[in-house]
Amino acid sequence: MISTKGRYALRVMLDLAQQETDRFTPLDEIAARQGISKKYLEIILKTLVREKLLKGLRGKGGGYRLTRSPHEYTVGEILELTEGTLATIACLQTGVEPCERADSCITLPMWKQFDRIVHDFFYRITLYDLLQGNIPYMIVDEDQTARPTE
Amino acid sequence: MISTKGRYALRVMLDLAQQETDRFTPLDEIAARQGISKKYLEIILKTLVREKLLKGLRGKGGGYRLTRSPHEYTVGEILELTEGTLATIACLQTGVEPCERADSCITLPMWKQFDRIVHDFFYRITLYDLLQGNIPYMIVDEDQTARPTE
DNA sequence: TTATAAACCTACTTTGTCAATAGGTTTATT
DNA sequence: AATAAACCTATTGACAAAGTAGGTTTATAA
Repeated sequence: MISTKGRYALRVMLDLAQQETDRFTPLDEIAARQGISKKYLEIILKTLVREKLLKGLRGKGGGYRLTRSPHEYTVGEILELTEGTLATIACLQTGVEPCERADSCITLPMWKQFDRIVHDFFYRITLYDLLQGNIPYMIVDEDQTARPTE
Repeated sequence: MISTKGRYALRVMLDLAQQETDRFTPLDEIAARQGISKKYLEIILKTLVREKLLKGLRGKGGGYRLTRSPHEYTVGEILELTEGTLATIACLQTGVEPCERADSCITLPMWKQFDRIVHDFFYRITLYDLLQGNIPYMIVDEDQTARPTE
């Protein structure tokens, strides 16, 4: 379950991607446009600035802007940063000591596989893709044949 | 993020799938074998019984057993039942009034697509598959060609 | 028929996170 | 010097996840 944090972060990044690249857009403006609480957004943007996905400029005329061009951001990194992790299962989180049942765990391979699918999906989509409405995904047909769409 | 409820439910179902089919297995036994709090499991099993995925028998010599054979259960239905939903995004939950930004939401198609992938993944795996260590998944090659494994 | 083993039921607790709010401090511009 | 902005620290309310506690009903077996 992806929380508002990650979803809002994405929307802000997309919002900024649609602004003039050299201009700093104030938080007030983004919050108003996106209909999100200004104070809450502040918390989210702090993370994005700290991790250098955004540049913040203080003072009058200040605001936020992207530090790269839209095709250089993946949805995956944005979500992972703001959500803390993309891992769907506690035992697959990085830095967690391995479950002692891991060896005999009959479900673990499935969770690992799922995790990989999730990761691949989001890391293959860039902000630019979203702006273009171009989502690279897979279709699984009735006949169980998977193939990429184009 | 999938919670213990869903994960425990799956483990219990698999545990029962490995017992003799006509025997009723008491909760005590399952809990001990799986290393899960008996009282907590009780809550989870109640749902599974109510939804007819399990049959519960009271009294001495009672316990739980499957109502179908393992290949007739999908991981998806078990998770959806115990987790409440498999939807990863609030606005995609069934019974939720559509977001008013839906029309202009640039991220919605991505979430919808993701939702479908999640759904497909879990509904294509049966308990029998797990017992066999047979997880039907997709590989996405370096060359971006998706194909099913076999 | 009585002891026992089991599911079933209601209620509570603890802990933590999400989402948001409040108010102040620093920095740059005009 | 006034103003507009990011930045910082702390707090709150609501809710859910995870688990606990103790009692009630039902079937089996002695």
